[in-house]
Amino acid sequence: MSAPKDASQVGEPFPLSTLRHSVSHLMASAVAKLYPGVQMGFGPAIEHGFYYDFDLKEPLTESHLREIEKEMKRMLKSAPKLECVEVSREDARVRLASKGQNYKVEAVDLIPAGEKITFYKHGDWEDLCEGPHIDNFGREFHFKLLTVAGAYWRGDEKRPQMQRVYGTAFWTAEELAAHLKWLEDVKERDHRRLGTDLDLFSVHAEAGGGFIFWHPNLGIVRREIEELWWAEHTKRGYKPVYTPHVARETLFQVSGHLENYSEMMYAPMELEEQAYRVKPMNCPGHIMIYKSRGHSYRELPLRWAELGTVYRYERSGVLHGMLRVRGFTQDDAHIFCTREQLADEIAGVLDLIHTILTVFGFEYTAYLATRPKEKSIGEPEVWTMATAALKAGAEKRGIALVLDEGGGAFYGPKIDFKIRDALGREWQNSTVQCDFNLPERFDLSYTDSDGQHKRPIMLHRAILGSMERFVGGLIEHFGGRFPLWCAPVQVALIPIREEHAAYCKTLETKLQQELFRVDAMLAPGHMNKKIKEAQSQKVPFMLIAGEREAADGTVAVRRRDTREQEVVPFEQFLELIKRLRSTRALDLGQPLVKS
RNA sequence: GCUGGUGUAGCUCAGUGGUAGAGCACCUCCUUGGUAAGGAGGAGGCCAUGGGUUCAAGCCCCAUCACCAGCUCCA
Repeated sequence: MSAPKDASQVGEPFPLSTLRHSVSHLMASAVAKLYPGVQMGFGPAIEHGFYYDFDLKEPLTESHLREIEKEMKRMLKSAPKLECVEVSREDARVRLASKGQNYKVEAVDLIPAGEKITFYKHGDWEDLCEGPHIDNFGREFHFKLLTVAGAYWRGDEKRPQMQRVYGTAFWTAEELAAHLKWLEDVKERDHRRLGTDLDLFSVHAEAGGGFIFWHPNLGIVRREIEELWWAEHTKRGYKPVYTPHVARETLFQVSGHLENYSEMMYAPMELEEQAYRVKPMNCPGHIMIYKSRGHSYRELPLRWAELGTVYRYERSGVLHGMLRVRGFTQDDAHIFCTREQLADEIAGVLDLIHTILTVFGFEYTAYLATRPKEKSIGEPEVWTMATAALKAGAEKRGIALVLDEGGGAFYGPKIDFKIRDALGREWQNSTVQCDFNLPERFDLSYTDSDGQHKRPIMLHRAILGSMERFVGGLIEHFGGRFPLWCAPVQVALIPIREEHAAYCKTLETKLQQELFRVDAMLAPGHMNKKIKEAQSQKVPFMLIAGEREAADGTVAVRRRDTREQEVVPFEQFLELIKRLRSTRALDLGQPLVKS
């Protein structure tokens, strides 16, 4: 499933974005008519539609949107033409000021000198706008106003806040309907809704916003992911470390977090006249371990991994389910290595990222972020060397890099990964970052073969980012239909009549012996209801057993995604799910019975 | 943090100043059913929290908390 493509033009000479921009003008003219005195902001086309910002005393609600839509449709009856008028800068100011359009007057000043200044008119409405627009509103098209929300004038939180109305438009009714359907699908997959429906997690006002309570069902998913994660790390020579959640404030003074990051940190706790802080990052802890003794070049690289829980203060308005929280567990690791080892280490990390993302069926794009123009630390040749190492590592692993010029951290270059989920949305999770700063601040060293003390380079990296954000995204990616290997319940057992419970019981025991997670639905009640229940809980396999199955040692298999049933020997089913589990298959396998 | 909205049973939601409702889920009993909801009965609410207005507040006012749509922010 992905967002409906905006490709179809139905023979129209204008791109869809042009239509949408024009519809935003139409909306503005309707708002101006309905609410005299309204001041206009900007009203561009955006990825899936358009918006327009209004400064309007009266707060707009859903019912206002319906009225604005009605007015827009009424205006369309006269099929107004859209006309472009070029004016002088001064003329533009006068025209807008005379209508009290103060924001638009300001917008005139934003237009670079020497550029044309144009107004677009339809009916008796005109608006400062560089265009382009469709030629007239007599063409067939379809639109809908969707939501209203606050937005700062020119995106600046120190400036006045306006009301932003979002809408979308398409050339055909079918495309509009498909888009609205897609929005519904997105809603259906919302991890917050599925979190309740599938009993996955909760947040509590009593506990405070931004703190996730993982229920047993999601605990299983997480533990399965963690087992995969540790297995892949162990294969690559990572060692587990565990570090405290609270440390003396002085540690974060040395690390520089207090200086650069304090508004994200929880306030200090005073104990015996010492200030302590909850950690916002794991790196200082790993550095303490490194510094606990001297190191030889023979030991490097050191690869230390920790599923480390950190706490960061996020402003209340930005919290969002599991995706933006105040306490989360990073799948963190730090690699301490020499300059010479850097390229190989990066290649190893990229391989690990590729391996793990692929298990979940994610495709990704990798961005190479280089030295920022402004604030940054470190010698130019170190930056050049590290950036080359990132490139070399990617090349070695066959990963194409998109250049993000100047997008690096102040302490070193990095590669960020954006994954694309089943809905076509992008998420940033994986990252590998070179750090020249912390080794310096903590005066890290190793003894080289020549007996000299040298500074190691530190690599920070995360594959999943945080368990919360990754799993939250994963719920939406799978729409709650987890692959067998990490599904909370893998097999539902449904007896046709109560007297078949004994047979189901023996199947349950066998499956549990093989470490499968089974829900034996043996309570009194009708079979059909249990099927519906298992289906709505998105259990991958249902085994339905009655007289015939009990007599033959078979099971009637029903998969989550189909209504078809296949009767096969239990052992054959067991083979299937063992294979699906051991390969961490994304699907539920081929039919068992050849038709 | 800002603007607007929302907060009533586990869930989805009715309820515009006068004795708290529905559907689903849950419990009990009946039903023995071959691939998506069998029937009947029952239980379940400090109407987010704290103040206020009123003879009377789920409903009106104020504050707080949380959530929702965005904005801003996000090493």
